[in-house]
Amino acid sequence: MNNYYASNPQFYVSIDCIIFGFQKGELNLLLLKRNFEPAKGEWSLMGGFVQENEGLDDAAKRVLAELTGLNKVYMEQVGSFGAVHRDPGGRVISVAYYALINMDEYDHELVRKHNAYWVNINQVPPLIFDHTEMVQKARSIMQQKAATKPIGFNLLPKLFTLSQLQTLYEAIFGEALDKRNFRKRIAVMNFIEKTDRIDKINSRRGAALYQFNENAYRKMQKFKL
Amino acid sequence: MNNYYASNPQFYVSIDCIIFGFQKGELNLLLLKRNFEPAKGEWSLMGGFVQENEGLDDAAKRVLAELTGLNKVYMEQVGSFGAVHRDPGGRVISVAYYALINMDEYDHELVRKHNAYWVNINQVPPLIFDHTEMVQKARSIMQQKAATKPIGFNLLPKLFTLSQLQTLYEAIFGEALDKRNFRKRIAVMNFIEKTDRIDKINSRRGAALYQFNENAYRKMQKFKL
DNA sequence: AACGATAAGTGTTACTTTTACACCTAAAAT
DNA sequence: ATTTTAGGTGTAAAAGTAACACTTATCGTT
Repeated sequence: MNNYYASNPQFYVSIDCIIFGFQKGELNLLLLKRNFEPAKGEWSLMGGFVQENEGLDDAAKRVLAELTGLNKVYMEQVGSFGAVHRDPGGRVISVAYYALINMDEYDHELVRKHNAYWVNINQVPPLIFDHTEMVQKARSIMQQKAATKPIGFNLLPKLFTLSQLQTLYEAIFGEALDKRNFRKRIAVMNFIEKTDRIDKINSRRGAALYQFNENAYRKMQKFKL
Repeated sequence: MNNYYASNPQFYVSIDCIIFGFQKGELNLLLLKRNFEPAKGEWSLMGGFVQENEGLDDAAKRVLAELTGLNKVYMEQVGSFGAVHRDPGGRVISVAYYALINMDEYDHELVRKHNAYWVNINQVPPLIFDHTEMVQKARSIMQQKAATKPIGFNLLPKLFTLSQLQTLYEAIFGEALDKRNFRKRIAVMNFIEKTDRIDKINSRRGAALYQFNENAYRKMQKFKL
């Protein structure tokens, strides 16, 4: 350590995770009904403190894994929240991250232990501190990103039907989409590939299953520049 | 203070400012040629440490004012940078903000004292730490924002010609724009008002001076929703 | 006084993208 | 055999975007 900075104060720095999941046509958040202090009994985001040996992104991944058991999850920084009295229990600067997870794959036991529940994005209860503001900003940034980058696939199983995909985007943007126009747009994206597999669960007739080909997407991106 | 958090480490938290200015058709950044340690002699962004009694946004405004003497400046958070060894002199988590200032109005004496210089955005020298990354992210976010919100006016004098405005947007987006199409788009925005004043400095013929009417913009925004 | 130089100002057409819209099909359940 | 349910498909109008060239006003020069 050097002495250039020693005259300045230090702060607790925390991470808060806005965890998105999608299932049965609904976009959800994974929220804690806190069974620990402070603010025990209230709803909050999953959080944790940044440690000495980890960067912010590392800390976010760790905090997410503590609740869900998942690694290699799509996460993006939402922003930092540092109002002096945002946490009435002390000065804490928090960095918010959102995560997109596949609801078929997380660790239910860990979630149960943390007393966490999936809540529809449109029915989020009042949250502690500035967590509601974090959720709003996260949703807005995620919408923005989803409009221009193929991040939605992180919320779906590897194989999905076009109806699922459409319902997902309707949930993300909060508005109905025209089926034919939607499918026209998808058809043009050659990184969304039809497989020879058929989904027989969601309809009598059966629907073609598709997959996202990330390599194909990367190549296409290069071409565009 | 309570004791819930006491087992966690604390960090220095700093602010770094990406300060944009526009003059004579060029988009510039205000950078420090550091005349102090650490990294004396190298180029960096203007920075400072967050203090106990101020929020992040407050700290950003203070740091900007220390260099430019300006208050009430348009600033937006770019993101937080917290890699463990980003600052070789110690663990510092930095929150980057960009600012848009009018180059006619800052305090030259303060800037001189800090040994700061305006540098064209396309000729930024190598910067210390992760400051180059901060600049890139700031530029990208600023472009994004400028494409959808009227933030460009913060870089111009109150009265400006359409040519100045076009040159500004060309500098922001890094590409030439068609004069007639540009003016057509401006004509539709009734919050960009023609005044009865004429600029005689930049052309023999003289050009109509325009102004941004923020109230008119606000009203229009409401209508759109 | 004519001329040259400079930036200001001004409309139309082709092209691309987006939106609106309705019926038939395949399979399972009754 | 009939009903039910979600899957799947094309066209035309409308809106938005992009391409493009000449005239005008004024100053400085000859």
